[in-house]
Amino acid sequence: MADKKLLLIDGNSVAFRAFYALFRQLENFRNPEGLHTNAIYTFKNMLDVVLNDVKPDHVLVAFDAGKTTFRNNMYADYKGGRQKTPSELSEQLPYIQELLHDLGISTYELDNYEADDIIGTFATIGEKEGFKVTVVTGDKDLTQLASPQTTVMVTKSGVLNLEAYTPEHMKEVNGVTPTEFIDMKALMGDNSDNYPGVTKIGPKKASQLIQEYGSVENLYDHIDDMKPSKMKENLINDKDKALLGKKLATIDRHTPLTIGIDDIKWREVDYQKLRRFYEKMNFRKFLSQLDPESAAGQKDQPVKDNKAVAFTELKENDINNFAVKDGQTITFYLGMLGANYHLADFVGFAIKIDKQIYVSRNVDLLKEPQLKNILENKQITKNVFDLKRTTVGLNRLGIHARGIDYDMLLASYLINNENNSDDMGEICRMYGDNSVKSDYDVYGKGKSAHIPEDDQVLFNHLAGKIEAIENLKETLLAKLKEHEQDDLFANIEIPVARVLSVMEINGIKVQAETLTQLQDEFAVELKKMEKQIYDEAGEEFNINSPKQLGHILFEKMGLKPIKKTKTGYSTSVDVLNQLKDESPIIGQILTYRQIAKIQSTYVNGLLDVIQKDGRVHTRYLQTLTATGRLSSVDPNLQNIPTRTEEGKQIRKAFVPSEPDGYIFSCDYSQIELRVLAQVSGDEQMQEAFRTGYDIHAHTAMKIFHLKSTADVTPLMRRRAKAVNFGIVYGISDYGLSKNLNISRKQAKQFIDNYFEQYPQIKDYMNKAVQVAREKGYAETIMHRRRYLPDIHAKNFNVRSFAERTAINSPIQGSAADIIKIAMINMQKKLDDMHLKTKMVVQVHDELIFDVPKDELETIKKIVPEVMQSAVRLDIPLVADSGYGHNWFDAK
DNA sequence: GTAATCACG
DNA sequence: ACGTACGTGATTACT
Repeated sequence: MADKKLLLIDGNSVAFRAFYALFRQLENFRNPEGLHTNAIYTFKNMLDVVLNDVKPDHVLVAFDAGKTTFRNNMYADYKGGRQKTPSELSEQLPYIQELLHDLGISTYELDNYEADDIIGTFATIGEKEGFKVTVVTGDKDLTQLASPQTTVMVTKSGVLNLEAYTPEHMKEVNGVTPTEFIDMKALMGDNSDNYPGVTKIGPKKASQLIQEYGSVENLYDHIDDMKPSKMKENLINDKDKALLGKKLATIDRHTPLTIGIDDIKWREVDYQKLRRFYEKMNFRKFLSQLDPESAAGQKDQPVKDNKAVAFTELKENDINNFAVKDGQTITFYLGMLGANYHLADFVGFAIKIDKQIYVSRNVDLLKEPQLKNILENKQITKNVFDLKRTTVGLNRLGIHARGIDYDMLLASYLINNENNSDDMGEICRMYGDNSVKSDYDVYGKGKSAHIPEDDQVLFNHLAGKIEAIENLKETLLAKLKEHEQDDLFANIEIPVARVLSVMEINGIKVQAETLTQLQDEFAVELKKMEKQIYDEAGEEFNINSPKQLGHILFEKMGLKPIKKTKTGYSTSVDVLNQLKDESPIIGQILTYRQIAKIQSTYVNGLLDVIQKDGRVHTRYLQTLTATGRLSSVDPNLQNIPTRTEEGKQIRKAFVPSEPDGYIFSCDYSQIELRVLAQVSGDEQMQEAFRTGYDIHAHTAMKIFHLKSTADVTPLMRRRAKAVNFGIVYGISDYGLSKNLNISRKQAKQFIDNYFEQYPQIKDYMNKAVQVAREKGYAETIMHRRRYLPDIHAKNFNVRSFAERTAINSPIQGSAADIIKIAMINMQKKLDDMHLKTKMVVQVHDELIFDVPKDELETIKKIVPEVMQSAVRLDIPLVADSGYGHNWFDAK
């Protein structure tokens, strides 16, 4: 017979995790009385996962009783300095208990003890009585309970992702056994519980020492044998702290409980009460799981999905019956197999007119005048999922889509871009709608992807998408409104999607002959370098393999490995540059690498993607980045080389449509620093931009305390430039020192000077972090959001990263907002003036145009104007331009 | 499929 | 004291 199973949950820590897992949804999760419910909801979700996984016979959720426990008697500051539990969470705790009781689950708390101790004690009892014990917690402290009979599940990211600590896993992670973990903690202390441990001892050292000595006590018994060192001194000086730490870290496994194991059996679920509870909390998802069958005893009922949708297969004759009037709204979906919609096979389409959904595999039906007119009529508004994809796809059928004013994909991206999926099924599930399958479930993925033969399967999928677009529209629009993003949606993202469709359809002409010529030149150069490298190494090997290269350099030739990667020696540019003087092979490798990169990625890569029309048609991904920038794929036109002479040659292949035409390029000057000057309101920096100074020279003058920019040396300017960039990224002295190859101390001095000279920038940075902490997200000037759940992370690195992101995102994101506005205005201007000039490429702060000869003068005038006037700031926006008969010469 | 490297803003 | 710049995509090697 299988063992009886006991499940023990640390109520407070799991509730805490649950609260922060959905922190960004805090204000969306409220019941009609205004009670926050995010933690209750997530707690229940977590519970379902664990109950289903463990299927326990006995369950207990333990809570902390009050503020002080026996540990405070040993150490008054225990858990001191901890932030108070936010009221939005504490108000939910009683309801979590109520929910648990309705589910037939016991809860328990005991004065003077923590939930940990209750769990430790029950685990001890459970093990004695032959239970298989599972502990669930958000706190690693409890891993000391792991044993052959007890597994400790610790929440990893979010709450649904749990890491199972067995004694073996414990050993892998910490290098010690669960009981030794107590001693390890005694030495290293615990920041969150506010006790110190031994000075200068962190997890690494603590683990080593305990592995060597087995326990704190044994370590001190043998301390005299230890070699003299700073660490030994610290250990001796902080002996009291270590011994105290051990007491504090040890979970009391013999708490004087007032209940026994028989009191915590998992009882019957009280469905009546549970239903009332869900109604009170407005938990529709859980309510829908409570239909009569589930009341019959099934504890876990998966959410229903894939209801059949009513649809009609469209036949040619039906099309004549369509009568859609101006002002009406329809919903349309065009299915394609594969990501690249410039080339992908059509799967079919679905269209909803007057409450009737029509589907067909035959996209040629769309070309029939009746349907074509509907799709091209601007007065008939359309809901779609992915405007750009739909528009480009229809264009391949000779249909010029107009009137699309709602895009579910764009809406969901603006509302929350953490999960930047472009799969409709996944997006629906984020909003609790399980009715749409993922495309990869219907079509398969990779090579085996195909269109289902079964009409029912395909049509149901297509029609289901139509329903979902309509069903979620109201919800998504309401959220956009709530976020003050209706303007961003309707007046920036939707119009920019239309502009991008035009750009992608146009493409840019790439001359294959120019590339093949470069290919030959680079091939000769590569052969030459290859030979030199083999001679120097004394053998032939694959230079492109970091593993083989590392072997040659650091083992065979005995060079000093400066940096390591997870898998071996690092051979990155950084490292090689530092070794440059050691051997001529280093320079040869650097040259080889550089050319090889250009050859494979750009020469060969571009040749592969030139279409029959002699042009490349990139796809701009509009719903991918966390900051609101675009990205570009197939090919990526946003990273065409510019920094090296060889690389730059690639740009010669990018040419205008007409032989005597021009490539015209216009880029914003220092847009991110200008945005920084704007959002920080810093007087000094704003003044510099208003005066039209060279901003890096100005910064150099400021931080080096010079009287005039005339006194700035090139070195000073270079350093000031790096500081300016660093500021935008959320600077650290370490990062700057590495970038400039200067001491950390010197870097710190630069930064201190900077903040002294531009005090409001420092204020901005502090405020950005503070606001992100309060709201859970960072925001651009156009209300684009980036959620930063990690801003509350316990882990210093994770949290610091979120803090830098809070500083950087509004800057990078606002710059992205600005150029998007410029693009919309620019396309409108080109259309209004009936110009033949095409906007062809966007590279974050620059726009590239394909200009007929006789329009050059006009373009020279209007492009900078439009870009500079995209938004009105307290400081001027400046755009510089250049042109030539190819992209190389357009500088 | 992931890691390392390097191309861009 | 912690260990570090912010966004991206493509290619290659190798599991």
